[in-house]
Amino acid sequence: MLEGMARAVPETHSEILAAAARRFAVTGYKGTSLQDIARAVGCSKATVLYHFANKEALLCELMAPAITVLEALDARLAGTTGAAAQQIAGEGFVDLAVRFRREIALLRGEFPDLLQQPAFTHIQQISERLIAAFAGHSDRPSARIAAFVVLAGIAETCAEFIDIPDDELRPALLAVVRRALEPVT
Amino acid sequence: MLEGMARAVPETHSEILAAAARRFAVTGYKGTSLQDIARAVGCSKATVLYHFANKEALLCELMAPAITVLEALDARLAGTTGAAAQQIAGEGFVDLAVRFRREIALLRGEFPDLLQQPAFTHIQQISERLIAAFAGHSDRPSARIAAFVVLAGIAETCAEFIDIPDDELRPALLAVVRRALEPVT
DNA sequence: AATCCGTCTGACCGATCGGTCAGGTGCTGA
DNA sequence: TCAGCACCTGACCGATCGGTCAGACGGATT
Repeated sequence: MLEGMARAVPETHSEILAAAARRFAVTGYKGTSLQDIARAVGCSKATVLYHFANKEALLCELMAPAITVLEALDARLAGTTGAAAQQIAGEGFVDLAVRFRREIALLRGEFPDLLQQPAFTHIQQISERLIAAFAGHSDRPSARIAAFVVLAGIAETCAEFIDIPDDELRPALLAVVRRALEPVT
Repeated sequence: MLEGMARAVPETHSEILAAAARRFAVTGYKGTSLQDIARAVGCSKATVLYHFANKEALLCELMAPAITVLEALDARLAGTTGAAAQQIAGEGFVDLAVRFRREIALLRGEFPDLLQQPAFTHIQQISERLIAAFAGHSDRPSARIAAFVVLAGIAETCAEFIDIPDDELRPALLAVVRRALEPVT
């Protein structure tokens, strides 16, 4: 029962994770079958389900880092209002979106479905607080609409421009945020 | 063989179309089965497939009006450049997106898949020309990025704010467009 | 009365999905 | 040498998908 021994090549777990990330980013979550992932790894579908309890568990492990950063941003947002909230939300979300472009890409179009699932319900609440911050906590519908355009547009753009360098994408997005949002009155 | 006779209640066809539009807008194209549509209408799945050759034909008939308007916008765009192209594309696309909100909603997240399908390939080319127009035909990556954020953001927002009155949504979106796009140099 | 036709349906098909299970294989520590 | 364990697999399961098909039903034409 000695600890510290070098385990013999249990790299299959991470190989499955990497292959799943690649396939999800291309064909989406629903559009990718466990067979597809197994084929990409070169193992059987049963092996995928040996390493992960089910398909959703695979997705959760893939999204965990991004969700952690999102929750950190949400925490930093608490108690802020107006222009300050706009700036923190803008810079924070652009950073997050650029960094986790692949994770966003794999949620393409499956957001509505996935957010309903019990494992992701609190993400929806965070999203709503993020929208409010983008709008500078204004009640004007036009401010909320602008906030939604910017938020959804950034997410979609990061998923689309997957190969552009970070330091080219980030400043362009920040510039759009600064221009597009309604200034607080 | 006399013409002009009042046909006896062949309203099933349009009932199926309406029910499909409602279901697609909620659960998406892939996420809605022919069973779901049949249940919503109150007929059998076989009846749905009696009135429409297949599922894709149903989608095409649903999207036809929106695609016609999109092609008209594309035609108006031909030969324009710079600020003129930006303005025509901006106003034209906002009008289109607001008017056909439900059609956009039913494509939620299925754009990447559906655009590959032979029936919709030319839509992809129109989209690229629309992006170029939004960017004022500038080569700067930042202009193209801003264009994509605005285009995708508007589409997603129209799908989300499905119940807001047109004359509240449209001016708010136009304002975002005017603010967010890079001015042509 | 016989026929035709538009409309509609239940039963059925092959494919694919996520997931289960019993068992095989090879290393490890006793 | 042998038991135990991590890892892996083929075969299989029930459910659901889009789509097909032979036939039932009823009103209009002849």
